[in-house]
Amino acid sequence: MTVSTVTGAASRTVSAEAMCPYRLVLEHVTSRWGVLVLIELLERPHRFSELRRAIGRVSEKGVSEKMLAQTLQTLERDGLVHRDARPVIPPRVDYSLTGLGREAAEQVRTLAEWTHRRMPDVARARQTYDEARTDAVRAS
Amino acid sequence: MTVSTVTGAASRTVSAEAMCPYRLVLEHVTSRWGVLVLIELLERPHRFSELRRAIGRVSEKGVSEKMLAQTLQTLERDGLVHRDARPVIPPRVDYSLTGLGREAAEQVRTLAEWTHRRMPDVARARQTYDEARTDAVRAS
DNA sequence: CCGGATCCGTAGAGATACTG
DNA sequence: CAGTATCTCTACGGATCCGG
Repeated sequence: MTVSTVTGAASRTVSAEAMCPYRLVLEHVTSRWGVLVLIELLERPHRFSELRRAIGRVSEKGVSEKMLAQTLQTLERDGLVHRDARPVIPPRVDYSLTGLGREAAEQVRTLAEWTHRRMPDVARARQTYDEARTDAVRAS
Repeated sequence: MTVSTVTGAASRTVSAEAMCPYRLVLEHVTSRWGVLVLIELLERPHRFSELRRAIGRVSEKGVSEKMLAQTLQTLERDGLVHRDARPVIPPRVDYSLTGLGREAAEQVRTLAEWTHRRMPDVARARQTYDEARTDAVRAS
């Protein structure tokens, strides 16, 4: 077995984690799919495919199975997500937040809500920026 | 001129932004270098190279000039960062947070501090996870 | 059938070298 | 010093396979 991502990280980070441990966790939490997974799990526990669909609902062209699995593994390893694999057929795996994960998820959700709330301001800023940029090009 | 990143994004996002605008802003804010830039600028305004050095101090193997420029342009376009380019020789450009940027940066910093604080818990969780994983392999 | 693991192709992140 | 052009390489998605 190779487990390029999770275990691979475990061995590579023998040096990488040593230099700046918390930055990596921060990157996991703020990663593209990590953010969405945490927010979604804050609502309620989800099964794998449930999570995939839920994220696809928000992210338009949702997460691939591969990336979802990878993200979940990383978050599980960091102790933010709990994985409950029931040995039944068809297999059923439930994901939920740990106490630690809930703390992180709440912060992330707060940030997401802020972003959503401030969106109009951002849109205005962009328009101004783009117009200035366009004028500059026209002037040349 | 192409301006592959900033202006390129402006045209590509005619469709991309239309589907889910705020997710993109969230990604800018939580992006690898975006996080560090915001936190660093929360301290005080920085010049380009100052910023680069400051981030290199935290991130071990810091940000490349290209990525820093790109990140700053994105954040400027979103109205989070203010760019003050003084027409002198040698060129001097100061970056600072806007009001909007300060709000975002404070949230990001809070999250970063939380991560730092909870690092021991994460480390323990990882150890448990890795050991379980190792045992599973040994059993096979 | 579901939850992944693996292999491979591509686009975008990233470093390096160059310019004003 | 600040920023761009060019090249490299990794992260991500898609298809396929597998074990339960």
